Amino acid sequence: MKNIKMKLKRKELHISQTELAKKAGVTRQTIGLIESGEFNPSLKLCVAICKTLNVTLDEIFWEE
Amino acid sequence: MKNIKMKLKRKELHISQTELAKKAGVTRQTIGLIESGEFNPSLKLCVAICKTLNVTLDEIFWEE
DNA sequence: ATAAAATGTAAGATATACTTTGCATTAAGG
DNA sequence: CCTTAATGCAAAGTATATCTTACATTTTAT
Repeated sequence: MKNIKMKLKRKELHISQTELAKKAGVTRQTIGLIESGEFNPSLKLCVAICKTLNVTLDEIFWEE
Repeated sequence: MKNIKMKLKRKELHISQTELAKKAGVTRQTIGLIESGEFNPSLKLCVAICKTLNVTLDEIFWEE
């Protein structure tokens, strides 16, 4: 399933996939594939993305 | 780094690594290696573990 | 003290996250 | 328009999460 919350949060901060990727230490493709739901990211990467977006895990990666 | 919070929560519920593993759909070894910090689990697995332990991601996988 | 359950650990195999490179398309700004 | 930035997509390679099997050690309960 697509990760809408992550994409929205990124847009909200006006940062590109490329920028987020660089700050999180991965490639642009990886970010794109996570947002489109084709990748099941590792915990470390989730945390790195959260810190870049100033949120916690629950805010963008948790679903009831 | 070891995942103390996850281990504590599991103990608190009195369930074994084997039990948690079965409910989360992985092997006992995988759970052991995550608790000992040798594995960087996938988001899906983190979520499965959380649901089994009745917590959310932030409660056992988030560090400031 | 003894049996059973729980956990640690390890080697080899498999699946898949992630990278690299590259090209095509779309959106945004001059 | 025209250029540039942003995104989508794909193939081949690398790294590593996870499995399987197996044995050793520790913990728990009788």
